[in-house]
Amino acid sequence: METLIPKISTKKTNFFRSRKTRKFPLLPFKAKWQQNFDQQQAMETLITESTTTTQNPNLLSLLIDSFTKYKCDPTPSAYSFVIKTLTRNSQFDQIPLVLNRLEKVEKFDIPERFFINLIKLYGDGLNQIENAVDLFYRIPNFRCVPTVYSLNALLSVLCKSKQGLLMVNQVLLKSTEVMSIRLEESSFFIMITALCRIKKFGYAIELLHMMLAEYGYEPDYEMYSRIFMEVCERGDYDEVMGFLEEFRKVGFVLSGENYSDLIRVLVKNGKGKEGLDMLYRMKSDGMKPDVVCYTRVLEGVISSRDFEKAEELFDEMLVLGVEPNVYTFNVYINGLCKQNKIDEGFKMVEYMEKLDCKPDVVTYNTLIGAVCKVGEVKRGKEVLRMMGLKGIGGNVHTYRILIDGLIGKGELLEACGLFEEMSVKGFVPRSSSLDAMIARMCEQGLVGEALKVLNKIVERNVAPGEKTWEVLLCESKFDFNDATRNNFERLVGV
DNA sequence: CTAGGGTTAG
Repeated sequence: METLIPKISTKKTNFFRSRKTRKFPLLPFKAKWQQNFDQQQAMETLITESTTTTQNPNLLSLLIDSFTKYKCDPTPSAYSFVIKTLTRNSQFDQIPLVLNRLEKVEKFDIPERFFINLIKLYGDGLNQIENAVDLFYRIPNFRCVPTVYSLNALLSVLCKSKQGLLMVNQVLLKSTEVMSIRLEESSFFIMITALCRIKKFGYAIELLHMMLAEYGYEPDYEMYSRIFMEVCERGDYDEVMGFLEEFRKVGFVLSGENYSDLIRVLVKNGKGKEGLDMLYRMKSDGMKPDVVCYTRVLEGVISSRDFEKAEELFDEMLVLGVEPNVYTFNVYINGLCKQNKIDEGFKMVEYMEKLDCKPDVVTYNTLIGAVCKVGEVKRGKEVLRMMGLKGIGGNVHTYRILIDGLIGKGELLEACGLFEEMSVKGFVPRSSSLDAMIARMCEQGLVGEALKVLNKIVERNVAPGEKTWEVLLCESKFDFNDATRNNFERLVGV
């Protein structure tokens, strides 16, 4: 019975027995084990020493000391620990010493990952681009074969600054010619993306060409789309159209997002007609433009004053089941107002409410602007009151539009009242808007009122405009009180 | 994974 029980009695007896009855010497095995054990001890010593000794210890010495103490060789992980700790403690000046020892003294291979992290540290963290490049070139000295991964890491560092960009060429050359690293699509993607980010589209496009011509890599849609989006983001019409041509020449079809970006650029550059054409083209490419596309194009045709097309587009949306939203309605109402179809505009508001598409400040500002333009400021004020009832407050623009309308009609006291109201709400008008008001008030002898307004804007650190200064200088009637004078002096910086 | 974008204004 007892003999069947596995020999797991006590460790001590087992240990001694196995020692005595062992047939083959286990020395090499044991040595390895012992070495691991020593290294572990050394590592522990290093870790405790590094945390207990004074600030900014010399970690390399600690490493060397710990491992000599246990008579074993330092391990790669010990070096990793040292680098990590140095980084965390910002003791960057010690890193080169560690590298030198790794290069000249140690014999073990170093994984590429180690260099990739350091390249990123040098480039992105410390902004020491030359060091990043030098380290990259030095990788083979560390018994490590650099691959495209470290090259990619270096490239993304270099592409982030002008100084780095200047070195890209040299790095590419050396890594291909001397280090025999072959660029991959990923390398191009990194460079192209980085270049787009810093708006160097010319270089990005050049790389796109180089990829195909010199490396035989077909740039994929992703690359083109990336550049296209960025080019659109900048919004330069010629640049966008130039790249669009290329985009299409290679045979790629624009995505819905590409079209949307493109249309935005066209509309912003006053090309309403082209925007509309793009919408057609989008549809013929089998895509259904969404509300945003329609709204953008609608804006485009309206600013080109093609109101017929605007009507058509709006109808088309409804027919195709693209539900207009506040933005769409606002643009559309703006179009109606441009045609002086103000009442139709107001009818649209009712229609919106029926569709449960709540009009917003923009909707009302558009209409208020329209009625003020035809001199019906009272109606505008009425709209403002209505807005309030519906829970939509006016904003700076609302008040400015109304005040300008009132000034235009010479109703200065009323303008003053509105100014008061907007001030209470915390809206600070721009000085140019008030300039006219103050000047006109002085003209009409409302000097006291003008002064009140003036004082209020100066209180809010808005410097009076040119006209106001002019009036101030001419008007000897002005009787400043102390508060006003103080505020003025503060503003003018006396 | 479906988010957000897009609107008025001298």
